[in-house]
Amino acid sequence: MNNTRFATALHILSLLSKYSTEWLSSDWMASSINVNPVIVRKELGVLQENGWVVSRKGKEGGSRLQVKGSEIRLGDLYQAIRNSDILGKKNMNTNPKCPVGKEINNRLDSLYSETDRIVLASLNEQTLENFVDQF
Amino acid sequence: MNNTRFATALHILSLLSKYSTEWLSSDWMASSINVNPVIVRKELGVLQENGWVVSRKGKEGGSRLQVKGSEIRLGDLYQAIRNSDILGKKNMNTNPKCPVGKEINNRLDSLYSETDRIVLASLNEQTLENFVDQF
DNA sequence: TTTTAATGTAATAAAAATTGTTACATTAAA
DNA sequence: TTTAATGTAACAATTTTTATTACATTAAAA
Repeated sequence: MNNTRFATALHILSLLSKYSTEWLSSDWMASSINVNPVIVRKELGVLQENGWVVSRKGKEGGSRLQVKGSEIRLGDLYQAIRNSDILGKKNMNTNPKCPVGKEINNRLDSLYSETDRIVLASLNEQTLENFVDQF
Repeated sequence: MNNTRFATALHILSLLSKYSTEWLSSDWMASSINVNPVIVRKELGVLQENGWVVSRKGKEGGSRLQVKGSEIRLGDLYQAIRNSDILGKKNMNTNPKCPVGKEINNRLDSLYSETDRIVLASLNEQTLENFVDQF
């Protein structure tokens, strides 16, 4: 994760949680995050796919939470947003003629997936509600 | 970490561990990893700074481990190699006029550092020796 | 019915991060 | 003296990330 997607998604969810009675526009959320509105709409798409958010088009449109903050676990959010393993990428094309090159990716696989597992478990101890309560 | 640095560094260390009686050249290691030799030499620089590896110049030069594999903890390796938080980057310049924009980075700080702490602790349960023994 | 203001999304551009390459000074063994 | 290694700077290429533009679609309000 050398990107801002988790921070952006959690920012969006925090806004929706704090102003849960209103339909918030992507432009308005974008100005709180200070990021392009299209980025917000793309991230909202992911949040919708996971059933956390609902959006509606047209005048007076916008987005709001579909479920309670206590039902959105931060590990699930991370899972939805991530695009690489925590420990990074592996070198593909390592040399199969070398005993280490031949086997290392198998060994890295278990190390990488165990690390991912631990992070997800840790994040899942917190929900959006917990997070927003800290404000 | 959307890069291959951890995988590359651990590959290098695994080679040095497996062939611990020899001085391995960066060219040779590069051909096992299938990566440019200059990348290997740069990463070796980091490993040297941490006292794990020693290199020598000149004909018959190369690199080898400076300490036993059991003394190199994978969390320390990750710490030496990483260049961003596990959960990614934060949005700088969030809007201070918005209560969420104003406070979110403080909240993210603790979530991010706690996640980092957990990963380091988990990785530190393994050493280079443990890792190489799996081969 | 028209105007207004929102989402959704594709296409593209720009910026940032990562990886690769070239070149060469330095070093030390053969 | 030759050979073969590291160290490193400078630069190029590639990949990833973020931003932007454009516009079709939608729906409330005037």
